[in-house]
Amino acid sequence: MTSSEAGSRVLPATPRSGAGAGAAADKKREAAAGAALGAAARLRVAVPSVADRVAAELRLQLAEGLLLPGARLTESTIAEDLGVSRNTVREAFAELAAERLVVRHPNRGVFVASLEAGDIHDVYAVRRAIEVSAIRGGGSPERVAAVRAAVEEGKAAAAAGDEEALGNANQHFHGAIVALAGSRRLDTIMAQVLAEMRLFFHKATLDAHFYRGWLADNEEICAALEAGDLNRAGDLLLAYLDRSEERQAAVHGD
Amino acid sequence: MTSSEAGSRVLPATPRSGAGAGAAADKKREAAAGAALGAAARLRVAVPSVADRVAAELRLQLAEGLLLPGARLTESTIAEDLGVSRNTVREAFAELAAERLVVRHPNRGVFVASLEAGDIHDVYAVRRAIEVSAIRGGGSPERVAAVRAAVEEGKAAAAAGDEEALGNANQHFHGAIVALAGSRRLDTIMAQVLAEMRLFFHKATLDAHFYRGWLADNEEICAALEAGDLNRAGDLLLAYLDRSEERQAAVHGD
DNA sequence: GATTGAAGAATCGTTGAACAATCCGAACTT
DNA sequence: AAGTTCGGATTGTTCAACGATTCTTCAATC
Repeated sequence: MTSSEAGSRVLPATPRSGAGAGAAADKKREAAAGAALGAAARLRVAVPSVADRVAAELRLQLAEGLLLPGARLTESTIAEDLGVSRNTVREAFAELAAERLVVRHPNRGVFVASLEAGDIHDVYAVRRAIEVSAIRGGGSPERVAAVRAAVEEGKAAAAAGDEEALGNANQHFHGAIVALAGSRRLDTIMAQVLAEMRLFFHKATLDAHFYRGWLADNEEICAALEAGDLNRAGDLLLAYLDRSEERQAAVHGD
Repeated sequence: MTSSEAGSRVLPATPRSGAGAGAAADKKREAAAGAALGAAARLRVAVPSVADRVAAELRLQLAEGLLLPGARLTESTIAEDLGVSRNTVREAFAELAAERLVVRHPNRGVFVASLEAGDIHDVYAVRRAIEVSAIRGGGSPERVAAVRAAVEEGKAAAAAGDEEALGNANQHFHGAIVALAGSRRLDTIMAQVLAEMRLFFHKATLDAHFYRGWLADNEEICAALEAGDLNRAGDLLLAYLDRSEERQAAVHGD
């Protein structure tokens, strides 16, 4: 289950000089750089470092479920697969470890993080704090509109029966709620938490009913928000998060 | 202003084998490992890696104000000063960058982070979200007692006229409030935010009046918490944070 | 005099190789 | 079957090297 089976891709972006540089196929998909929400928010059009690109690649594989929780990531294997040096991979690991996507076991290696029963409550504690606070603070019309857009995105996905799009829409919804606060730090914290949960969800694959519930909740919450009834919106969101946590705990928990 | 002037110390903990290993004075102060709140929370008595120790050392110098915001941290200099390799320093930087204590400017180096006007609001947004949520959720008697302890610690420090202790007490107070929620993640987020603010406060050095206000607020908040009036405690805390932010914004100006 | 441009120095980014420390599993003993 | 020893695999850390960038300096040009 190491990454050698799943990922034999090559890194995007321009190669520098590199000596042997194993695989040389450099497909240009630099455009993906725009989606960097959790990235280091670098000024201008700075080229992301190789380490950053490695981290991004791994993050992607993590999100896609190619790397399952508990899987081991061997430095040398990944270094070879991606055509970079071990040191660089190591730096990428540091980045991912800071985001809690992987855990380092000293002298044993890094493993894809896996949420324990206790972590569920923990993650939801963060979400409750951040999301409820954000929605209670309200936000500019544009930001509220972004929340609405996410709700509609979810409905459309549901109508189309696209499960993956539905999941994404839900994440957009909650991300948009946090964005109401207009805080870079809250945004990145939320992005990290969502990334953690995404990792987690791959196991307890989600059924259709799951989503139906979300949709109704999201609609109701969004409506309250639009109506300016922030307290009600906050209460609804809080209730939703409690229920969601409960369900997660039931599916996974002890 | 580089670190070479201020920090010519040596790293704590046991040396391994290291070839040339410049300075060989290995003072044993391993006991300091217990204070690692923001650390990676490693199981058992695992020896922190060298990179971790470098990061800890830098974190310390940052907290002590030896490294002022905007100061440049040169890899090779620090590597020499601390008697470790450049690569290791680099890994430590990654850790600190993830905590926002330093910023990386590609191809230019890493610099001690400095909060801009916008960051003030940002940081307080995080604090509002986390602290208020935590206090509204209440906590076990032991945790409430911890909050009380922090309040008393502050009073004692004030009586003794120890400014530094006063500042620490205040941080303990707010840390204890977050700890009410019993969430590892919230604790580390809070620890990071406080570390960021500590960095910042070194500039706008704090006068006595500053603290007096805190003390009264803390007492009142704690009292409400102990009385079980969580809503009131939350409101008070929120008001305090708003005032605090305002003051900070004024001192530091936009 | 101010702008432009071309060396030059200082660092960073990344690599490759090396070796001790550590962990894991398997063969081997008792 | 339980305990011990041994070897292999991988991590932790260091060192040395080199291209790539950025900053600085300084001279040449308009």
